[in-house]
Amino acid sequence: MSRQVVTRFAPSPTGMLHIGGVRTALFCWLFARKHGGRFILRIEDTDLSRSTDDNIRIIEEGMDWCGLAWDEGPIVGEPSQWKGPHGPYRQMQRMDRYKARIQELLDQGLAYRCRCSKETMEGRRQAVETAGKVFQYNRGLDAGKGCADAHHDASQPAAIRFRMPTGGDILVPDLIKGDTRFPADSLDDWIIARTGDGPGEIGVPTYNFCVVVDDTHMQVTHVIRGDDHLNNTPKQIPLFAAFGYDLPAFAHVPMILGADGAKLSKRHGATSITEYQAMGLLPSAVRLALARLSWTPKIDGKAVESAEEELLTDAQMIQLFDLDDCQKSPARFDMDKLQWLNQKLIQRASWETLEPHLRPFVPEIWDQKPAEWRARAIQATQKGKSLTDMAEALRFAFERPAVFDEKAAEKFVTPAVKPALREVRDLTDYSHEGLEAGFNAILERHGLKTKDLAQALRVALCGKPVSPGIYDTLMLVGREEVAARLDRWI
RNA sequence: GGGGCUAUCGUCUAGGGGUCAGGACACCGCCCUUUCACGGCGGUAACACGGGUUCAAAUCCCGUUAGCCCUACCA
Repeated sequence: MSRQVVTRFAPSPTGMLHIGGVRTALFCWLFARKHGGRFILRIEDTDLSRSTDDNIRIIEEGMDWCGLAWDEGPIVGEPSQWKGPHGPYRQMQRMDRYKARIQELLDQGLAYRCRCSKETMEGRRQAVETAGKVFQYNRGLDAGKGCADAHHDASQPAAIRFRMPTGGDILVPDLIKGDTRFPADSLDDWIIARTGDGPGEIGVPTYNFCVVVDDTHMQVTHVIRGDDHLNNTPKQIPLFAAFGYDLPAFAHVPMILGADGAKLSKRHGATSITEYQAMGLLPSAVRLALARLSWTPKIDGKAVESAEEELLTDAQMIQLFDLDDCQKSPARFDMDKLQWLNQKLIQRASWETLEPHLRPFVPEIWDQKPAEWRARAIQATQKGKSLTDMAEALRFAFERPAVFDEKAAEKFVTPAVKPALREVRDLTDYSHEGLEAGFNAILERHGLKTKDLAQALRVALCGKPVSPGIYDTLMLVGREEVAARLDRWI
């Protein structure tokens, strides 16, 4: 019987929640959901100088907005609480466990204390590098200078190094990249714990060490992470063995690049998930767009073949998700595709599901409008590319135009249509049918085309010749307000 | 420098010895239309380079080039 699938997303709270991180989290989440497993959120905050509680909060809220719920992990806003049987889920709160494991390794001779100071290390490193070689601790040109076999002066604070194998290859089996081999001799005895505060004390353990302790303790079966970690894996693998654990499955997902092919950074525009939220994107669209980078869903073995098939629901993504269908190469982030997806998802959503997402972008008075009005407002603008577009298209419904498009006014609000405008002002039946009937009657009386009156009304009511369908526009503004806005023109 | 990963339209990708190299986004054109959009139809556009293997290479092998990652008492 195979174990229940367990995946984890393990970000460092050193800044905003990066879109690349969200994608990795999404893959972990999809995989866990697909296999009926658990998804863990673990905070890797051992870099004391850069980690903050605020950043942890940002990660939690970003994940939450994205709909990536974790089964185990921190509880939002409660730094000392967590859910799940293997907590705490913040590494700085797991120090006792790390130190115990380090002590075991020390006792077994699998790790040793290193009291080489930063200064002497720097000198040795330079000596090797000026000779044109790679610096490896206690190996190559540095051989014999390490602390591995020297007598340790216990009165001095020391860092702790893990004994790495020499000779042969370290095999990293990877579900995406395939088997990858690293020559053991290209690695060295790396530091698993920083220099402690006092004699004999164990300092804060390092990333590669904590990861292994946590992944084993939390029973992670599938380590799905960015492929920048592929090179770290051969360091971690001997550690799993030292602890006596089987290897989890590894899957290193390719990076997300900016539109120019360079690493995604600030100058490419939005990198933080919060910015995508502010742009008026639906979390479902962000999920789909991110998932489709480096993953091609296959239906019955065939890749999606139409625009219709591109628009996967979460349920479909979960059902279809397969690491076998993931790309090995990095993908560039395509804002156009995201916006298209967003537009399509907005189009096919019901007004009720859209409303909570739209609410942050519209004036507070929204909540006082009747349901019928809100439904009409959303349905009339559901063709926009984003929620912000929708909100913008709805401005006329909340406020009188501050400025008027002069050219449009001149072109459309002609002396010939003003009498018609006056009749529109006096219309009383504001049902769709009533408006249509009244409208057409007016057109006929004045010998006007739909376009003539509709455009004149748009300018008069909205300040510009662009608005939703003319009956919707009238209904959203409302009879009294229509009359008030029209007075100015007749 | 060493080690590792990667390479099909502008972008995301399908294909993996014989295809007119397929789709989606973007772009362009036409149609629809009360504005803006939506929608419908159509079009332009790609196998990084060089060697092999083979009757046949985008596909297999070897190089080259380019990009990225690791090479920290960062994660």
